Amino acid sequence: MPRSKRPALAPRKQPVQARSSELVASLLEAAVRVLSREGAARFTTIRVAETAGVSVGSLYQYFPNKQAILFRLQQDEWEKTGAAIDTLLGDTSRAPAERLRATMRAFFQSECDEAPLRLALDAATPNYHDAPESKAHRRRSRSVVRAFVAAAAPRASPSQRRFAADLLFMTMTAIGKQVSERRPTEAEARRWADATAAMVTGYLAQLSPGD
Amino acid sequence: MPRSKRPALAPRKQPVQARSSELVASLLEAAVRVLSREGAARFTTIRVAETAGVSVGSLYQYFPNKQAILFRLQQDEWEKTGAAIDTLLGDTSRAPAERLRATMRAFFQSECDEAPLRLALDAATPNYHDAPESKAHRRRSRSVVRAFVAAAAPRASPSQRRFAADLLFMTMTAIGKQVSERRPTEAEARRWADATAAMVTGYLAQLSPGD
DNA sequence: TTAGAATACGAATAATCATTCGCGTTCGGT
DNA sequence: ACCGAACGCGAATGATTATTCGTATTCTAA
Repeated sequence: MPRSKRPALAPRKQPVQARSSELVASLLEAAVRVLSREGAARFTTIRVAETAGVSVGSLYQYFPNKQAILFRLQQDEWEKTGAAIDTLLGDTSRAPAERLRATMRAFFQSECDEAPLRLALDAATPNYHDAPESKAHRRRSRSVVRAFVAAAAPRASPSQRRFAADLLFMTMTAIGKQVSERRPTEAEARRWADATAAMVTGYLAQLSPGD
Repeated sequence: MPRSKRPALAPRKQPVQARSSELVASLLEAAVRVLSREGAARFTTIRVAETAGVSVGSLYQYFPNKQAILFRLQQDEWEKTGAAIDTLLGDTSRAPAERLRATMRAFFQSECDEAPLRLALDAATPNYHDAPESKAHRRRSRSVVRAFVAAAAPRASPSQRRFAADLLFMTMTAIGKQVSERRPTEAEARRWADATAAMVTGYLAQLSPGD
């Protein structure tokens, strides 16, 4: 049974004065620290407020509930990966295979750098897969990914390319997450990234006209 | 800071009489039901006991704590996927590409059939990646996967093959999980499985002597 | 300077949970 | 039939948590 109404995630009140903007900023910073250092289970409104050097009451002035803090953090992560895809995968001055490899490397590296945060965020957040913000995030990257697939597999049908674009995105995020759970060294992460890029490149190379 | 001692996961007491064996069985069945229907957040010892038609006290006779129930469920899942890999990927009477496709299809299908359970289990359990039981599970499948890679990429070096075996396992589990989160139809799941198999097959085909 | 808006506070509230323990019941062997 | 062990029970305990709200403090504009 899905919840009939999704709980409020929008800020309760907008910071007006400078001190409250700083308060919100330090709250978010503290939330990241608590999540990475203590994990999802110990992510508590009081702990976040204490870490920020602020009282719980102040926290609730600007966030309607605990979920809203997590959601905000998740949005920031989406923003980051979206930007990386735009600049690396969309860099048409380089050959497709090279672009894909660079994107995978950057994505896996960033995933591993922030592994504690991202893992805890995954554990703490419900499935935001259907949230409009999540869809918007995927939509944003879609055009870049599709343009990339068109360049890498020009002979494939549009339908094949649409699917391949989804597959590329899914493969990157899925394997990236799994790799980060292993806490690999930088060199290992690069090896996984290169192998993942090779798999996708191999798949794209197989595509030919016909559905 | 990692926990210095990992909490007890072994049963507190072994069922001796028939009635207590049935009690444990109905407790596990109830745990699956609660996890799939209510989700990880509402997975509660009292709810599990109630669903099993049993008191909390009885639950604690056979499980030292809540985690132990989840761990037991996780082990059952590991057992299932291990068996599937053995029979499908290890079936040397069929061509490698076909074997891989069959394995992916079965894995993705089962992942999607039990999606609520597996997702909730993921959300509820800590990272058992370093638990000896988890390592044993991977070790068990390793030989079959390596034999498969040897058959599919005979010209690759042993080192390449070891890595490729890890990559195959990781790709299957990572993408399988991500696909199941989308709650796809059976046909969609099959399409993702085939595409994933094609990616891996393409990667294996690229392997040649040299590191 | 000052009123009132904005901000900050944190003890109090209400709810939920994991786990325990003392007691009554049932079983299996003799 | 009988006894000790195994089993089953569930109210009570102790701890943690999200969220509220009445009050105190600080800012800003006039």
